[in-house]
Amino acid sequence: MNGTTEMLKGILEGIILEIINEHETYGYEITSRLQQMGFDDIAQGTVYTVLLRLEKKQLVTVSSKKSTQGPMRKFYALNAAGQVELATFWQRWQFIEGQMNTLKGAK
Amino acid sequence: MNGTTEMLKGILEGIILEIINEHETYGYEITSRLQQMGFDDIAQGTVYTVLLRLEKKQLVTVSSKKSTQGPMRKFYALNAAGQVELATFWQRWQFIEGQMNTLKGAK
DNA sequence: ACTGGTACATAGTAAAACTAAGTAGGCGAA
DNA sequence: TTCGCCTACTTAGTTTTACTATGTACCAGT
Repeated sequence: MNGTTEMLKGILEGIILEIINEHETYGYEITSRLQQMGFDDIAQGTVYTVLLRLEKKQLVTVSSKKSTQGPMRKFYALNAAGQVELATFWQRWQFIEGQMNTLKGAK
Repeated sequence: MNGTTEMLKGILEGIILEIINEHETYGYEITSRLQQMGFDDIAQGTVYTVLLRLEKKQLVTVSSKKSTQGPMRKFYALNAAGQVELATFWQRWQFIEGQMNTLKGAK
Protein backbone atom coordinates (compact mmCIF):
# COMPACT_ATOMS: atom_id res chain seq x y z
CA MET A 1 0.00 0.00 0.00
CA ASN A 2 1.76 3.11 -1.09
CA GLY A 3 0.94 6.76 -0.52
CA THR A 4 -0.47 6.17 2.92
CA THR A 5 2.15 8.17 4.76
CA GLU A 6 1.49 10.90 2.28
CA MET A 7 -2.12 10.88 3.30
CA LEU A 8 -1.43 11.03 6.97
CA LYS A 9 -0.68 14.64 6.21
CA GLY A 10 -3.37 14.94 3.57
CA ILE A 11 -6.68 14.18 5.20
CA LEU A 12 -7.86 17.75 4.90
CA GLU A 13 -7.29 17.74 1.18
CA GLY A 14 -9.39 14.59 0.89
CA ILE A 15 -12.17 16.07 3.00
CA ILE A 16 -12.31 19.13 0.78
CA LEU A 17 -12.28 16.95 -2.32
CA GLU A 18 -15.28 15.07 -0.95
CA ILE A 19 -17.14 18.26 -0.05
CA ILE A 20 -16.62 19.61 -3.55
CA ASN A 21 -17.75 16.29 -4.99
CA GLU A 22 -21.08 16.53 -3.20
CA HIS A 23 -21.87 19.67 -5.12
CA GLU A 24 -20.06 22.53 -6.77
CA THR A 25 -19.05 24.97 -4.04
CA TYR A 26 -16.66 27.74 -3.07
CA GLY A 27 -14.06 28.48 -0.40
CA TYR A 28 -16.09 30.43 2.06
CA GLU A 29 -18.86 27.84 2.09
CA ILE A 30 -16.34 25.01 2.55
CA THR A 31 -14.84 26.86 5.49
CA SER A 32 -18.19 27.20 7.25
CA ARG A 33 -19.03 23.59 6.45
CA LEU A 34 -15.79 22.47 8.12
CA GLN A 35 -16.57 24.69 11.07
CA GLN A 36 -19.99 23.07 11.43
CA MET A 37 -18.35 19.67 11.29
CA GLY A 38 -16.38 20.63 14.37
CA PHE A 39 -13.08 21.30 12.64
CA ASP A 40 -13.20 24.76 14.10
CA ASP A 41 -9.47 25.17 14.38
CA ILE A 42 -8.92 25.08 10.66
CA ALA A 43 -7.78 28.54 9.67
CA GLN A 44 -9.63 30.41 6.93
CA GLY A 45 -6.49 30.77 4.89
CA THR A 46 -5.78 27.06 4.96
CA VAL A 47 -8.86 26.25 2.91
CA TYR A 48 -7.78 28.64 0.18
CA THR A 49 -4.27 27.23 0.05
CA VAL A 50 -5.73 23.75 -0.36
CA LEU A 51 -8.05 25.01 -3.07
CA LEU A 52 -5.18 26.67 -4.91
CA ARG A 53 -3.24 23.43 -4.62
CA LEU A 54 -6.11 21.41 -6.09
CA GLU A 55 -6.27 23.84 -8.94
CA LYS A 56 -2.54 23.59 -9.55
CA LYS A 57 -2.76 19.80 -9.53
CA GLN A 58 -5.58 20.08 -12.04
CA LEU A 59 -8.08 18.09 -10.04
CA VAL A 60 -10.80 20.71 -10.24
CA THR A 61 -12.44 23.13 -12.62
CA VAL A 62 -13.03 26.69 -11.51
CA SER A 63 -15.65 29.23 -12.43
CA SER A 64 -16.32 32.66 -10.98
CA LYS A 65 -19.88 33.57 -10.25
CA LYS A 66 -21.49 36.66 -8.81
CA SER A 67 -22.73 36.66 -5.26
CA THR A 68 -25.67 38.67 -4.03
CA GLN A 69 -23.91 39.26 -0.75
CA GLY A 70 -20.31 40.14 -1.52
CA PRO A 71 -17.46 39.75 -3.97
CA MET A 72 -17.31 37.10 -6.69
CA ARG A 73 -17.30 33.48 -5.63
CA LYS A 74 -14.91 30.95 -7.10
CA PHE A 75 -16.85 27.74 -7.60
CA TYR A 76 -14.97 24.49 -7.69
CA ALA A 77 -16.02 21.18 -9.22
CA LEU A 78 -14.10 17.92 -9.51
CA ASN A 79 -12.96 16.84 -12.93
CA ALA A 80 -12.18 13.23 -13.90
CA ALA A 81 -8.71 13.33 -12.36
CA GLY A 82 -10.21 14.77 -9.18
CA GLN A 83 -12.67 11.92 -8.95
CA VAL A 84 -9.92 9.36 -9.37
CA GLU A 85 -7.93 11.13 -6.66
CA LEU A 86 -10.95 11.13 -4.36
CA ALA A 87 -11.52 7.40 -4.87
CA THR A 88 -7.87 6.74 -4.08
CA PHE A 89 -8.17 8.88 -1.00
CA TRP A 90 -11.07 6.84 0.37
CA GLN A 91 -9.21 3.63 -0.31
CA ARG A 92 -6.24 4.86 1.67
CA TRP A 93 -8.49 6.11 4.39
CA GLN A 94 -10.19 2.75 4.76
CA PHE A 95 -6.86 1.04 4.95
CA ILE A 96 -5.68 3.31 7.72
CA GLU A 97 -9.00 3.10 9.52
CA GLY A 98 -8.76 -0.67 9.48
CA GLN A 99 -5.23 -0.69 10.82
CA MET A 100 -6.15 1.78 13.51
CA ASN A 101 -9.06 -0.35 14.65
CA THR A 102 -6.85 -3.42 14.83
CA LEU A 103 -4.32 -1.50 16.84
CA LYS A 104 -6.95 -0.13 19.16
CA GLY A 105 -8.70 -3.44 19.56
CA ALA A 106 -5.49 -5.17 20.56
CA LYS A 107 -5.26 -3.03 23.66
CA MET B 1 -12.53 20.15 19.54
CA ASN B 2 -9.02 21.46 19.35
CA GLY B 3 -5.78 19.86 18.28
CA THR B 4 -7.41 17.86 15.54
CA THR B 5 -5.63 19.60 12.71
CA GLU B 6 -2.44 19.03 14.59
CA MET B 7 -3.19 15.36 14.66
CA LEU B 8 -3.86 15.12 10.97
CA LYS B 9 -0.11 15.32 10.80
CA GLY B 10 0.41 13.26 13.92
CA ILE B 11 -1.21 9.91 13.37
CA LEU B 12 2.12 8.16 13.17
CA GLU B 13 3.16 9.51 16.53
CA GLY B 14 -0.05 8.14 18.03
CA ILE B 15 0.46 4.75 16.43
CA ILE B 16 3.95 4.52 17.86
CA LEU B 17 2.70 5.61 21.26
CA GLU B 18 0.16 2.79 21.15
CA ILE B 19 2.73 0.23 20.07
CA ILE B 20 5.01 1.22 22.92
CA ASN B 21 2.08 1.07 25.29
CA GLU B 22 1.42 -2.56 24.42
CA HIS B 23 4.84 -3.49 25.72
CA GLU B 24 8.25 -1.94 26.16
CA THR B 25 9.96 -2.00 22.80
CA TYR B 26 12.66 -0.43 20.64
CA GLY B 27 12.98 1.35 17.32
CA TYR B 28 13.93 -1.49 15.07
CA GLU B 29 11.09 -3.66 16.33
CA ILE B 30 8.60 -0.82 15.91
CA THR B 31 9.76 -0.34 12.34
CA SER B 32 9.21 -3.99 11.45
CA ARG B 33 5.87 -3.98 13.25
CA LEU B 34 4.76 -1.01 11.10
CA GLN B 35 6.01 -2.80 8.02
CA GLN B 36 3.95 -5.86 8.91
CA MET B 37 0.93 -3.63 9.39
CA GLY B 38 1.29 -2.57 5.78
CA PHE B 39 2.82 0.83 6.41
CA ASP B 40 5.73 -0.27 4.31
CA ASP B 41 6.54 3.16 3.00
CA ILE B 42 7.48 4.54 6.39
CA ALA B 43 11.19 5.21 6.27
CA GLN B 44 13.44 3.73 8.91
CA GLY B 45 14.72 7.13 9.91
CA THR B 46 11.23 8.44 10.49
CA VAL B 47 10.60 6.06 13.37
CA TYR B 48 13.74 7.21 15.12
CA THR B 49 12.91 10.88 14.70
CA VAL B 50 9.49 10.22 16.24
CA LEU B 51 11.14 8.32 19.09
CA LEU B 52 13.57 11.16 19.71
CA ARG B 53 10.64 13.58 19.71
CA LEU B 54 8.74 11.50 22.25
CA GLU B 55 11.82 11.50 24.43
CA LYS B 56 12.21 15.25 24.12
CA LYS B 57 8.54 15.76 25.01
CA GLN B 58 9.12 13.52 28.02
CA LEU B 59 6.36 11.07 27.21
CA VAL B 60 8.58 8.00 27.49
CA THR B 61 11.32 6.50 29.60
CA VAL B 62 14.37 5.05 27.88
CA SER B 63 16.73 2.25 28.82
CA SER B 64 19.53 0.67 26.84
CA LYS B 65 19.79 -3.08 26.84
CA LYS B 66 22.15 -5.48 25.15
CA SER B 67 21.01 -7.42 22.15
CA THR B 68 22.28 -10.87 21.25
CA GLN B 69 22.17 -9.99 17.59
CA GLY B 70 23.60 -6.55 17.19
CA PRO B 71 24.27 -3.23 18.86
CA MET B 72 22.49 -2.00 22.00
CA ARG B 73 18.74 -1.56 21.86
CA LYS B 74 17.05 1.52 23.24
CA PHE B 75 13.87 0.35 24.93
CA TYR B 76 10.99 2.76 25.30
CA ALA B 77 8.09 2.70 27.75
CA LEU B 78 5.30 5.21 28.26
CA ASN B 79 5.30 7.25 31.43
CA ALA B 80 2.19 8.86 32.96
CA ALA B 81 2.35 11.86 30.60
CA GLY B 82 2.68 9.48 27.67
CA GLN B 83 -0.42 7.60 28.72
CA VAL B 84 -2.40 10.83 28.98
CA GLU B 85 -1.17 11.82 25.54
CA LEU B 86 -2.16 8.43 24.14
CA ALA B 87 -5.66 8.71 25.58
CA THR B 88 -6.02 12.17 24.05
CA PHE B 89 -4.82 10.82 20.76
CA TRP B 90 -7.50 8.13 20.67
CA GLN B 91 -10.16 10.68 21.51
CA ARG B 92 -9.10 12.87 18.62
CA TRP B 93 -8.90 9.88 16.37
CA GLN B 94 -12.45 8.81 17.20
CA PHE B 95 -13.69 12.30 16.52
CA ILE B 96 -12.09 12.37 13.11
CA GLU B 97 -13.18 8.84 12.33
CA GLY B 98 -16.76 9.81 13.13
CA GLN B 99 -16.66 12.89 10.94
CA MET B 100 -15.11 10.95 8.12
CA ASN B 101 -17.83 8.32 8.28
CA THR B 102 -20.51 10.97 8.21
CA LEU B 103 -18.87 12.57 5.22
CA LYS B 104 -18.49 9.29 3.46
CA GLY B 105 -21.98 8.14 4.24
CA ALA B 106 -23.51 11.29 2.82
CA LYS B 107 -22.20 10.39 -0.61
C1' DA C 1 -19.80 57.18 6.11
C1' DC C 2 -19.30 53.10 8.89
C1' DT C 3 -19.82 48.59 10.40
C1' DG C 4 -20.20 43.86 9.70
C1' DG C 5 -20.62 39.87 7.00
C1' DT C 6 -19.09 37.86 2.73
C1' DA C 7 -15.15 36.29 -0.12
C1' DC C 8 -10.42 35.46 -1.74
C1' DA C 9 -5.13 35.83 -1.63
C1' DT C 10 -0.50 35.38 0.10
C1' DA C 11 3.98 35.97 2.64
C1' DG C 12 6.38 33.89 6.23
C1' DT C 13 6.72 30.20 9.78
C1' DA C 14 6.33 25.70 12.14
C1' DA C 15 5.66 20.86 12.40
C1' DA C 16 5.98 16.31 10.62
C1' DA C 17 7.72 13.02 7.64
C1' DC C 18 10.93 11.88 3.84
C1' DT C 19 15.48 10.90 1.58
C1' DA C 20 19.83 9.64 2.08
C1' DA C 21 23.73 8.61 4.17
C1' DG C 22 26.53 7.25 7.93
C1' DT C 23 28.12 4.52 12.25
C1' DA C 24 28.50 0.25 14.44
C1' DG C 25 27.86 -4.57 16.65
C1' DG C 26 27.37 -9.64 16.00
C1' DC C 27 27.13 -13.79 13.21
C1' DG C 28 27.66 -17.19 9.68
C1' DA C 29 29.71 -18.62 5.33
C1' DA C 30 33.46 -18.73 2.02
C1' DT D 1 39.51 -14.20 8.83
C1' DT D 2 37.28 -11.34 6.35
C1' DC D 3 33.27 -10.37 3.89
C1' DG D 4 28.46 -9.77 3.63
C1' DC D 5 24.17 -9.49 5.93
C1' DC D 6 20.98 -8.52 9.37
C1' DT D 7 20.48 -5.92 13.45
C1' DA D 8 20.23 -1.21 15.49
C1' DC D 9 20.55 3.76 16.02
C1' DT D 10 21.63 8.76 14.32
C1' DT D 11 21.36 12.92 11.82
C1' DA D 12 21.65 16.57 8.06
C1' DG D 13 18.95 18.50 4.62
C1' DT D 14 14.50 18.74 1.98
C1' DT D 15 9.50 18.62 0.97
C1' DT D 16 4.79 18.88 2.19
C1' DT D 17 1.07 20.61 4.69
C1' DA D 18 -1.11 23.52 7.71
C1' DC D 19 -0.85 27.75 10.62
C1' DT D 20 -0.53 32.79 11.67
C1' DA D 21 -1.23 37.02 10.22
C1' DT D 22 -2.45 40.33 7.22
C1' DG D 23 -4.32 42.50 3.21
C1' DT D 24 -7.76 43.39 -0.42
C1' DA D 25 -12.37 44.10 -1.78
C1' DC D 26 -17.51 43.83 -2.49
C1' DC D 27 -22.13 44.70 -0.66
C1' DA D 28 -26.08 45.76 2.66
C1' DG D 29 -28.16 48.06 6.24
C1' DT D 30 -28.00 51.75 9.56
